[in-house]
Amino acid sequence: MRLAFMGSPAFATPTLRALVEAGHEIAAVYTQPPRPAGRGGKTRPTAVAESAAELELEVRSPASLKDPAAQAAFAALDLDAAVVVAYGLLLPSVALDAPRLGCFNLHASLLPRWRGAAPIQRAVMAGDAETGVCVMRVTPPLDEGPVLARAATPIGPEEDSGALFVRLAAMGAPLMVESLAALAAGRAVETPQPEEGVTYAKKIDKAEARIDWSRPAETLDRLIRGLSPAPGAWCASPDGARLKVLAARPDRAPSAGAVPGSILDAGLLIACGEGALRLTRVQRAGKAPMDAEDFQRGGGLSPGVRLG
RNA sequence: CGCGGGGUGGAGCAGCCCGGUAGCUCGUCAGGCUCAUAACCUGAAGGCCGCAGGUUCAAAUCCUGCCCCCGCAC
Repeated sequence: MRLAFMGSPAFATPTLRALVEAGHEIAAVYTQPPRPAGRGGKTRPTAVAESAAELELEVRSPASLKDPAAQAAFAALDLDAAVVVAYGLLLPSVALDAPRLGCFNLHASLLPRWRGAAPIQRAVMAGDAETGVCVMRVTPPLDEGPVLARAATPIGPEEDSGALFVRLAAMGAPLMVESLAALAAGRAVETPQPEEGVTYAKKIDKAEARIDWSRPAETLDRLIRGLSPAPGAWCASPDGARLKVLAARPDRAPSAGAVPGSILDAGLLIACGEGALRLTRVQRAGKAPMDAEDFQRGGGLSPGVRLG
């Protein structure tokens, strides 16, 4: 098929590559324009832009598809379909109608659960037992289109969002390829999403990433795994510096009477509102992430002091 | 030119302000001790102190430029 691929972050690149390998013609790759962002105000191409360059595909980075000129250019591609994976820009209905078969999105959740921006993190933070990916037709209301294919996977008890990202991206790529094959053959089945079980995966708010030690260890464990490796849950070290917690393990150690946030032993066992949490991987401001043992060897924190 | 931290044997750090012997906690290797051990004891290997210049009798340390990593903000 003659396709356009629209995506931005690393989650989208396996699908782009799979489409190329499957022999589809990629007429153009749409990705978010590099904006002055990050340290020093430098700009950086998106992961999709880099992959597209390697694959020698044409890259387009319109600031918006609401622009008539951009819409005309999109329509002029004369596409069979467009594949959208974490593009980050809204597609107006004019654009949705341009490709012959329509536009299809890979979404990282078991719809209708976790429609929206941060489905993977939300699933982990909520303690879901499983999650997955869906291929759906893109419709004007966000993430509400009928589903063509889905695949589920359990969320491991110690799994973080980073690991899930990789697995779901890998699961999604072949699912999209199969869905396109079904569409081409006219045997695709589009199942409307059920009205029940709808939840929304709101963007991660900065304030959410701060660890409140008065909450239960189990809750904090999910928070930490959901936000790892990025943006990372964090707390304040006694000297005021920010300390990110990238991995931790709930511990049965009794922390009754201990002030939440106080350090219970030399192995970074932290008292929580309920139970305790053993930090296993941390990162302090300005330093690289490291295992708790290394952190402790280089100074670290002593039992008795308290995290904020 | 957004703000800031950092680059020192394999890991994590100290030393830098106030130039003068390469330090600490581990790891690795060898030997010892032990019924036994991620235990303990003894010993050893392993560094051009990010790169390039400069100042100096002497630079990890002071000065200049560059490279790389990271936190915040965006």
